[in-house]
Amino acid sequence: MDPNLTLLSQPSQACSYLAEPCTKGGRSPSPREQGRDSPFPWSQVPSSSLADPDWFWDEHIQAKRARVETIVRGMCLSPNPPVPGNAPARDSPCCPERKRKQNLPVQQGPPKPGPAGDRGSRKGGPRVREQLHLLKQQLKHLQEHILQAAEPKAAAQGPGGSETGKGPLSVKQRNGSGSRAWAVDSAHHGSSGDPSRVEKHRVSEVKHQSEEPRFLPSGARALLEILKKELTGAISQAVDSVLQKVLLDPSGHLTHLGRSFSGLVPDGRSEPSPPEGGACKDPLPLAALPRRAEPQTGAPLGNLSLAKPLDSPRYPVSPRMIPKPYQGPPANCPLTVPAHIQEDQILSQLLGHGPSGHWRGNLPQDSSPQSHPSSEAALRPWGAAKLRPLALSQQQCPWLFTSTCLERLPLVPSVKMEQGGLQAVTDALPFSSLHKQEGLNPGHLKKAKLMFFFTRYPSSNLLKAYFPDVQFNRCITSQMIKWFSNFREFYYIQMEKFARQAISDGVTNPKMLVVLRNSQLFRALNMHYNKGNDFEVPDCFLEIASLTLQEFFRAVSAGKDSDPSWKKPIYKIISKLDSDIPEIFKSSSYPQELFRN
DNA sequence: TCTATACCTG
DNA sequence: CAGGTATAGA
Repeated sequence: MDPNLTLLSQPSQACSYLAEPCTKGGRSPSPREQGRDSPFPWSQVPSSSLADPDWFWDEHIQAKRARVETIVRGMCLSPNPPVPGNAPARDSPCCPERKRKQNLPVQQGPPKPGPAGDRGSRKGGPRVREQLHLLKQQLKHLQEHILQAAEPKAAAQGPGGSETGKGPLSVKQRNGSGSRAWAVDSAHHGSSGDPSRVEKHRVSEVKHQSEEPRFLPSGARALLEILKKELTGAISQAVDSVLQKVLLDPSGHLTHLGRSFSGLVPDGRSEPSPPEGGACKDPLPLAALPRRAEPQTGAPLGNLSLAKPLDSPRYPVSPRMIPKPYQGPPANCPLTVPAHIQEDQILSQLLGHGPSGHWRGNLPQDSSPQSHPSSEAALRPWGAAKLRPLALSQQQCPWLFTSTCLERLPLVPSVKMEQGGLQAVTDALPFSSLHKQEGLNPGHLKKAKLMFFFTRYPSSNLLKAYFPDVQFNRCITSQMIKWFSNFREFYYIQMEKFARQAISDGVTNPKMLVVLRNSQLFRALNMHYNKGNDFEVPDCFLEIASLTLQEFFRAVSAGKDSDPSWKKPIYKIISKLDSDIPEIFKSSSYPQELFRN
């Protein structure tokens, strides 16, 4: 019966959505991969070198020079030439099994280039000095390189360079990282200039740092350290910037997420917040008000669109202020948020701020954007709460409204009323300029339902008379006619149902069938047309209901229901029993006074 | 034929 | 509650 129940079953899919980036972030495979490739090349060199005696030195002195020259030459030609040649040889020889083991899982085509010195690695001994020499040379070139490539900043980086200054740069860093990456790489074990690779090696370097110092001059060591740090910074910067880009692009909520992650997103542009854009489209100036309140909550609008289901719990909303329907709308709005949904969400925001709780009374109007031929679209998401007029709130939660009677707002369908401040706007606007809106809103529906207590077969003219704020056209008229048709349908179904029940219960005298206010039938009807029980059902309706019930009872008792059109006579009778509708219903506003009587 | 409404369905 | 269909009356 209660359409709202369906709203409760909305799962929040935002969770998974949000979770995705998290997994991505945590996925970083680097740690393992890093440990895989690098260890060998490095551990291998020193160990073998130490084992070998010096006599090797003379023999290889020439070769060493030649190699150094080659390397230096290569360095001048390209960013990462010298090493690659050596690397492969290094890796392969030593413990192929281990290598395979570790590489198997990842196993990328090109074997990780190891440090320099293929055949040399086997011989060992002289390689140590040779390498030292090599490194010196490379470092020198590196310095030059950096000085040239890294512009002003490079100067500082040089020999005692500071690895500071990470913050500001993006372009600079890029250049710097490029050259630095190459530098470090070549210095140790060489590889392509690919930053990611460098990153891998970097970790491995740290592992073997304890060994390095023994073979490197202090100056070189310092430089290495600097380079490492710079590289680290540069890489992390690059990663961050890429991440940032990726996270920024899709949409606002992702941005938000990214920010919480890295904390690097500049505040200035970090808040594209699509929902705002949507809200801006809202023709009603009133929409601006709720938005202004956002910052105060500390809940960016960006959250609303996507993460509402998740975030809402965090909002300090007092229990009484949490309307059921809330659980519905949020789940609907991943990225593209329909206008009316956004409004709902904006309203939801207000819950946290609202001075009193008057929004409840206003909701019926608020929720429906003006031109909604099928007001249901706007209606449904709101469910019961939206249809719950002030009177109900008073009855059920009297403590909510200390000054309700004074504050009762005219339910002007065309006006979106938010908090008190908006009421002023509402009041200031002459009704004439706002009414005659095209489309029916929940308030209209509610009113129609109440009117049903007086008239079951309203003419279009009657409807026009009682809905002065509606710009009637063929569509609107038929829609409203359809409403009453649906009302009747439900009404007659109930009548037939209870008439049959009475018969089965052994009732013989139709006069015994009277619809009382405490009867089951009445409750059913009241629930349907007067949900919330904020309107006192007129006695005349009870009489009509009783009569209808009796007619159904007689017809069914007489077995007339075998006739396909057996209900028609009943309809005819009932159609003549429409009562006059109180004048108050003609008020375009939704007179709260109605509910008092 | 057109309109209004009942009936059925989603 | 709305959309579609069937049907009765004008």
